[in-house]
Parts: sequence; structure tokens; C-alpha cells
Amino acid sequence: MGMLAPREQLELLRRGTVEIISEEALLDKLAQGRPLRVKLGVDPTAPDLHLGNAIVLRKLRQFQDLGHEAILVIGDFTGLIGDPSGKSETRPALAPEEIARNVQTYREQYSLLLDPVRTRVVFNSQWLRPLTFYDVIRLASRTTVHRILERDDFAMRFRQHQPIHLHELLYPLCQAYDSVAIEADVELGGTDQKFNNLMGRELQRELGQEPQVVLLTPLLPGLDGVQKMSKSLGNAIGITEPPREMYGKVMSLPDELMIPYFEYCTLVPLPEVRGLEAALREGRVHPRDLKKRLAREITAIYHGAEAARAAEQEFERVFSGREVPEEIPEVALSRAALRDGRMRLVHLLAQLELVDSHSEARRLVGQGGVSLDGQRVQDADTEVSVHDGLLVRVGRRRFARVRLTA
RNA sequence: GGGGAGGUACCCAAGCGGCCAAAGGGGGCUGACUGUAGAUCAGCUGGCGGAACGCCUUCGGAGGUUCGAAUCCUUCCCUCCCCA
Repeated sequence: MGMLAPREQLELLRRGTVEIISEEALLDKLAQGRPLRVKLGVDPTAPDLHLGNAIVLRKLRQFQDLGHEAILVIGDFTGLIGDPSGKSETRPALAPEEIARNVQTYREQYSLLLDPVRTRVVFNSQWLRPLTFYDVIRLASRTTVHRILERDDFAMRFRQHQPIHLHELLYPLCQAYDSVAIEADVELGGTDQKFNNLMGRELQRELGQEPQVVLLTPLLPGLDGVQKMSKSLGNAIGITEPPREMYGKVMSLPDELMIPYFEYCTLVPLPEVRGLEAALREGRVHPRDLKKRLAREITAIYHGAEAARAAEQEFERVFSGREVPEEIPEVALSRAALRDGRMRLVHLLAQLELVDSHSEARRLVGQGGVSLDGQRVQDADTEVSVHDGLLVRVGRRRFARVRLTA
């Protein structure tokens, strides 16, 4: 298939990016008329993609659709260092079998958003592990401590006298070397990756390669509206979450995030998004209704329009109408656990796994957060009668239906 | 190598022999209000226990002193600062 003209490609690629370093360089590369090698470095943990990841992945997909090649670099070796943001944990080295097994997982997960045919999955231990100490020293001589300390998290930690381990300083270098190893033409990343990606450019130039173009995508704030979306912070919306979950989570976003989400997470054309922004600002649209549209748009991308509509109806019933969800997870409970058809409430909640501990159950009950068949219960220590189909609700959104078994 | 300061619950941070499951703040959870938003108000925020000023585990690790230790001693590990 023929490729679009470089300018047209650039025009498409430019959207939804924060920065391209540099556009001229990208144009030059595109003008070479060959498929570019577009690199994206990813975490070695088993992927569980969320809307934040989706931004950069969809950008990568766009490259693929334009005829370029995606290279996912799994940072299994850099994982030994742990991302120096100071937040993530270092990870033990993966055994070869694990790696082999993981490739499959990555392929599956990423093919949800990428074109599998044009995706290469590689592990950076492949080229980083064989390096000798001599090689590492040579490599390290290509940059300076001051240069590395410019990275904001290092700079900050240095200023605040927080520990910075020597090997952490090597992290950007490792990532840069990845670009050299695969001879990347373009590296994608969130804005927090700017330093690392630029390091790739520098190292490539040092070693006689044409420097990669760095294309940065925005970081998406998570449900809390403050920190970037991340699974470990518990503020993420996973792209494989069921429609109802997804829809509900979007509805719980802070209002201020609506427009950015429209812009980065939906297919709504940009001019229209600007229109919505104005309407919202001028009070011509109820924020809730706009958010419902947002929730619908996002859910539809991953589950289809049909499912999105159903999720919306469900949402209206449960939260606007304060009714019970249509589908409630059933939890099996043995009749043997009952005494005269009754059971202590605390035990019941624990058995149904609606609470983490008996103490938590007591607290929740005491706070009026628990109801049985719609009746609020106040005493955690009384026995309650349990029948097949009993509806148990904890807090706003935890539900379970009892299924009695022999 | 020498000298000094530190390591407390999810995070920050008080406590410095009993009244400490451990102040305060953040975060989180529940309730009221509401648009499952925000703001606000109230409560909760180690576990076990049918109640308790009850029991168990927790204050970097391991020992010890004491009727009793997060708090004192010994030792080990870790971090920061200054000097070399």
C-alpha cells in the first residue's frame, strides 16, 4: 500500500502530542519513504493496560496504520534497576522461560490496541545482559554526571539529600542504549520520559547513528484528578474492564478532567471538543450530561456502542434511580455455615468477601453502610436470617447475591 | 577512615519507660447532601473476638534491662550531613 505524503503524515501524527523533537527531523525521516522503526519502551510487569497507556499506544498504532513498524521494548533488564522515579520497585531478573511465556501475554494485551502484524516485541535483556563491565564503562564515558543529574527526579532527590544509588544513574543510559540497539527512528513516550528519550538521541549521535525523533504524549491524570493514571495508584480505568465498570469510573472523574479526556481518550473530532468546552464554560450544557457522553464515547471504543448504551442505562438505574443493578455477582454459601437459617452478620460479610476483615465489617455496619435486601442493618453482632437470593449491599457499589448450596 | 543526625502505621510526621494500637496532617472508607463530580458537615481508618478499660501483632532486624519499652542498653542492617 502506498504511503501518504510526509507532510500529511506529520499532520496526522502531530495531533494529541505535546512535543515532537523535532518536527523537521521527523519530516526528513518520513521523506525517506521507508517504514520507520518506532520504539516504545514498556514496563516488564504483566501488562494491564489502562486509558493512560492507551494514549501513547494509539499514537503507535497510528504510525502502524501509516505503514511504519512498531517495536515494543520490554524493559526486563532495566527492570533490575527499577524506574528511578523512586516509586517503583526493582524487579528480580526474569528466567528465560518466564520471558518466553510473557511474550505471549504482551502480544495478547497489546494487540488490543496495536496491529499485531506490524508489531515486534523485544526484551532489552537481549542486548543489555551481554554487555561487559568494560562496555558499560565505555558507554558511561559518553555522558556526564551533571547531564544525568538534570533529570528532575534526580535533581530533586539530590537537592533534598535523598539517596540516589549509583546504578540508578545508569537507567537513562540503558534506555538510551535500547534505541541504539534497535536503531530506532522514533521513540514514543509520555512527557515524563523526555529525559530518557533525549538521552537516546544523544547516545545514538555519539555512536554514529542518526538520532531518533522523540515524540511525547500527554500524561493522563487518573480518577483522583491529581496523579497520573497508574494501576498501582488505584486511579486507573483499565481498557479491559467491563462496560459498566468503565462507564461508572468515567462518571466519577472530576469535572475538570472531562475536556482533556475528550481530547485524549475519545474519537470526538478536536473542533467538536472545543465546542463542548465552550458550551460547558458558558453553562449551556449540564456537566453531568456531558460526562455521560464522555463515558459513552470511551466505553464504546473498547466495548462497542451497544454495550456503552447498556452501561449507561444500568448507571441510570443504579445511581440516578437508586435501584439495584441488573447483574449482581452471586456468591455461593454453604447451608452448613448457617444455624437455623441464620448467621452472624460479620461472618456473612466476610464469607461473601465484601470486606477485608471482621473489624472492617463491624465498622461499616456501625456506619450504616450495610444493607440486606434493601434494609439497612445497624448491629454487626446479631444473627441475620439468610435465604437463597439474599441481596447484600456494602457501601455504594459493593453488591452480592447469596446463592445457598448444599 | 573520623565526627554528627536519623530509620514510627498506606504517605508525611509527633512521641522518647507505664494513661501508646501509638498525637496531628495527607490519603482512603462510610454516612448526610449531590450529578457515583467538586465543595461542605459528621464518623471510621491493625487484627481477633456475640460485650470489655479483653487477647494477638505493629514503632528498621536480633538480643538484653525492667513488674512494664516505640521509648533505656548491646549488636547488626540501612539512609543523610560534615571532614578525609
